[in-house]
Amino acid sequence: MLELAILGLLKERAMHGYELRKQLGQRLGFFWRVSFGSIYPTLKKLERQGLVEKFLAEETTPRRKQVYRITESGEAEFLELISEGASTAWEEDKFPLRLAFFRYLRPESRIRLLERRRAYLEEKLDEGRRSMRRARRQTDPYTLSLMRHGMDVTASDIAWIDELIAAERAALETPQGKLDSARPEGTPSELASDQPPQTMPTK
Amino acid sequence: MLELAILGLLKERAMHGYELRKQLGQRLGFFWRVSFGSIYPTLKKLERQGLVEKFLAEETTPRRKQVYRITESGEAEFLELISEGASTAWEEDKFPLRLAFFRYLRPESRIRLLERRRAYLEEKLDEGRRSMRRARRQTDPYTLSLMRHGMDVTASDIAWIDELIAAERAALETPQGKLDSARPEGTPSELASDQPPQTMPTK
DNA sequence: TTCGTCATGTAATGGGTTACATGATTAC
DNA sequence: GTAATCATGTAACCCATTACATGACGAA
Repeated sequence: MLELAILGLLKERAMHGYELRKQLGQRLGFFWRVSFGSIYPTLKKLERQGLVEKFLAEETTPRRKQVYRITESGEAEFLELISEGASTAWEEDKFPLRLAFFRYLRPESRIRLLERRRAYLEEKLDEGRRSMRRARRQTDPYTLSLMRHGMDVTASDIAWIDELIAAERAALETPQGKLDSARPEGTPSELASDQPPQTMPTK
Repeated sequence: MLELAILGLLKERAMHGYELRKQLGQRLGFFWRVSFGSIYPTLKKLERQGLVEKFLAEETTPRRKQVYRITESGEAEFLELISEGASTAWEEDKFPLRLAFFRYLRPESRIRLLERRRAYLEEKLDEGRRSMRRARRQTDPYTLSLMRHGMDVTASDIAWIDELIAAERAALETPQGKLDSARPEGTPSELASDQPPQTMPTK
């Protein structure tokens, strides 16, 4: 998880550990918070694996900063992690991280991931419905309320995913979308740079 | 976390490990799934600490089941865990577990916990708003959509908590509610047994 | 008799956290 | 000069997971 996040950030530009954490806090802090105690060991691990490397910009680095940049095998690993990863990784917390780096994927891959996520949520919702029917009477009202709210949230997650899928499909129809699909995976989409496209759900 | 769950289930009745996991799956499976690899070691740890003890009902136990029941210090620990716990435990995943055992708390304690949770969510939402204002322009549309949706979900969490608080306050006004407040903490409320009270939000 | 499920357990591993230690640089 | 924040790192721990091993029992 942290590995994906670090590789994703380093794709943008070289950074040192402290800055990585700051960026992570700013972008994903709403969902996830990492501590320094994780960031430095992970960075070293990635370096041992050859996925990142030290990159000391002599003029930009007045202090003893350890600036890292992503390597080519790091780029490959990033794509592997975001699109496949551990097969069990479709649950909850890991998805936001993937989405945060969606701009590096081709629309087709995005749609594939979104639909996989959707299927997971739908299954979860179904399981909830089943256990509601089963438990209704002998369950206390707090647990029931909890389950109902959980299901509401999941339903709204699904609706949101549907909007994202629709936006991707719409983008595929436009000339830009077709160009976008032609670009190699791993390079950012123009759609995803500065101005959000009109088709992206604002809610 | 698992400790609270096990103690909470054992408050209801004595159970063995396998059954504990089944119950957990049925009641909280929507939010949380535990594996056997966690349950048995935790059970042994709780036994070492004297919070649970073996209870072999000679007739009801044909096999080599290890049936455990909660002890008095286990009951005390349960109350400690659910109402205070690690001070940092107000985040996300731990709250549903607390709520699942709310029937063992007095209305005043419930309200206290709900308001603490509410404050946490409100703060989180505020942080989200701040980072939205800060980041708007230089953030890609996927991350923005993620943040918006996350904030929507948090807002709906708050609304739900508000309903629960209102229901508790309403219950405090009724004669039953006053009786309820008089009972010692740790015994189940009649409100919370079989029939949900009219005041519990159904949504 | 074989399959599913009940039932208990351990070892290795994962993926982080907290707490601590250290020190440089910047802003007031 | 002193406080904040920038910057890196390590050791100990936490709370779970996966994978594996073992075996009893009931139903087809």
